Amino acid sequence: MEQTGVKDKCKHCALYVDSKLFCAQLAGEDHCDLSNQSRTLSMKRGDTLESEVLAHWPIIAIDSGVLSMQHLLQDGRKTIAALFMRGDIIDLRNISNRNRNRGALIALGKVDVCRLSPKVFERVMAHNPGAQKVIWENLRDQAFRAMDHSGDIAKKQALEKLASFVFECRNRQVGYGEGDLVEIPVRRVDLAEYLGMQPETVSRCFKDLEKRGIIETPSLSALKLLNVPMLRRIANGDKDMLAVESRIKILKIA
Amino acid sequence: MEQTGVKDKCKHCALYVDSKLFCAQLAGEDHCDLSNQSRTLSMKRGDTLESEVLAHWPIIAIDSGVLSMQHLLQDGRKTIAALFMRGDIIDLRNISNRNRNRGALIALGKVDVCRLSPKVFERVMAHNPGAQKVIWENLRDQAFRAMDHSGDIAKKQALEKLASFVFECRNRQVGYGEGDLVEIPVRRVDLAEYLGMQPETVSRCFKDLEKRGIIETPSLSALKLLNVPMLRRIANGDKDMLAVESRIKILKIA
DNA sequence: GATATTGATTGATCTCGATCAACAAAACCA
DNA sequence: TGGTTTTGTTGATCGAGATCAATCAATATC
Repeated sequence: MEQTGVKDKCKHCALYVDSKLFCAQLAGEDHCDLSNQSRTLSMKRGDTLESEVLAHWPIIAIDSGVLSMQHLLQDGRKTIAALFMRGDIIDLRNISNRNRNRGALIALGKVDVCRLSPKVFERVMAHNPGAQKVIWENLRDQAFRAMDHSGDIAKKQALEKLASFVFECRNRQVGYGEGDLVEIPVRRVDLAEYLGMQPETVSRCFKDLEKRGIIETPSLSALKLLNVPMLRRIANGDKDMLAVESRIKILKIA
Repeated sequence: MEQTGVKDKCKHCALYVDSKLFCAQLAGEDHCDLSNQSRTLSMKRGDTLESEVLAHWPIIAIDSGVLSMQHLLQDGRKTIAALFMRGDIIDLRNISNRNRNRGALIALGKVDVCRLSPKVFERVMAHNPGAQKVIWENLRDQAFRAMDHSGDIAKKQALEKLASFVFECRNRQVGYGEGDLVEIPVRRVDLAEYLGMQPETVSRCFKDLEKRGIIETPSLSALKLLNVPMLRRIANGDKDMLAVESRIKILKIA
């Protein structure tokens, strides 16, 4: 079983293995304690963390996979408001539903999470500065990321949004060196919901970027960047870049 | 001068006066220390917190007014990614510009802020659980608010966005009782930039809500709610509500 | 208090991306 | 492996909201 000992459960968990993440900050005793009092959970695409469960386990740490926060409108429209990945910690303590329809946490694929014991978490937070720092910076990242994302989807055109998203993926992936290979960890539909557009438009935009020789799409979940500077200019909303396509159109007509 | 003593500077500051906010958590000595080492600043519309200043004073607390985080695209399009108000604390420590174009902090009117001493702030965070809790929940609020906002602007129609914004204003205003008077603390242009739409559209939507008898607009900065449930249904994306207008159009034609 | 400047509103037109529909390709499952 | 379901792509049409332009109201400046 998963509760036999600290080692078994945590040995391969990113939060423990990666020195920059939360559990790696804990001293042996604290970690042992947290490990024993916490519960891992393996989710598959579509699984939801129900609010009854969250009431008892309001602190969720992501080991691997992508968890989404989804908002559902009355007529069925859905949006993904945020994506949580490896190392993110979601603290839903005292998030009553007074704040209207708090989004649901839904897995977008295979996701491994750990429901941290609020008691131990709180204790660690109180006396472990290293852990405090990690957790604080993680939350700050989440906040700024969400703000950036708001900015992205507010005024940008479809192509620009997609370009920004590619960079967001690149920034967040583990070996985020300046390599030109980017993993797209979500399905097209989810991507569309996250960017506030339709799957059809996503598809068209990828194709557009490919036609321009900016990217290559070896598979649905991977992407090769051929012209990073131009992709960046598009992401930053340089209209000259967008105009290229109309120029192509004009040439075709002529 | 503002540095003569703790009292003078902090006596009327929301962060100290309101028992739920940060400075109110501090013991006399801590507060005295923080007060002495921090610097207040009064901003007027358009004033920006320059990054050179932020490098030395990366922690900003809002006493009154509305501060915005703005993203600027290469071709001049602007978006407001987040609004900061009374009680919000913005921690920009170690936010290098590796994260591409971090938004600028720009005042949307008269804003009083306090640049907190990072040193004292850090010390307080380390040993004052009450202060820690306040600051943690504030950051969490900011994060979730930004996520909600993403959800709002991603898929909602103009009218729905505006309705959501009205509720956001109501939730954040100080005496947020169930009163039917809501203060709109930002100009129409800013509102448009925050919601990712054009000022013209904002104007049209307000007029639309008024025609339907859902709101009244006594002034540009205030708003009276006449039919809260219907406004809520619109905000939640109930298409039946939106259809009303087309029905009106049809009746006109007939 | 007169003028200048900025911000808000209204109307007319146009465009980007949504929507609808049909098809192709993965992924899933027995 | 083959059949079933889900997901992604392509094409055609349409509409919400952007954009452009003009006017009106409010605030600032001298």
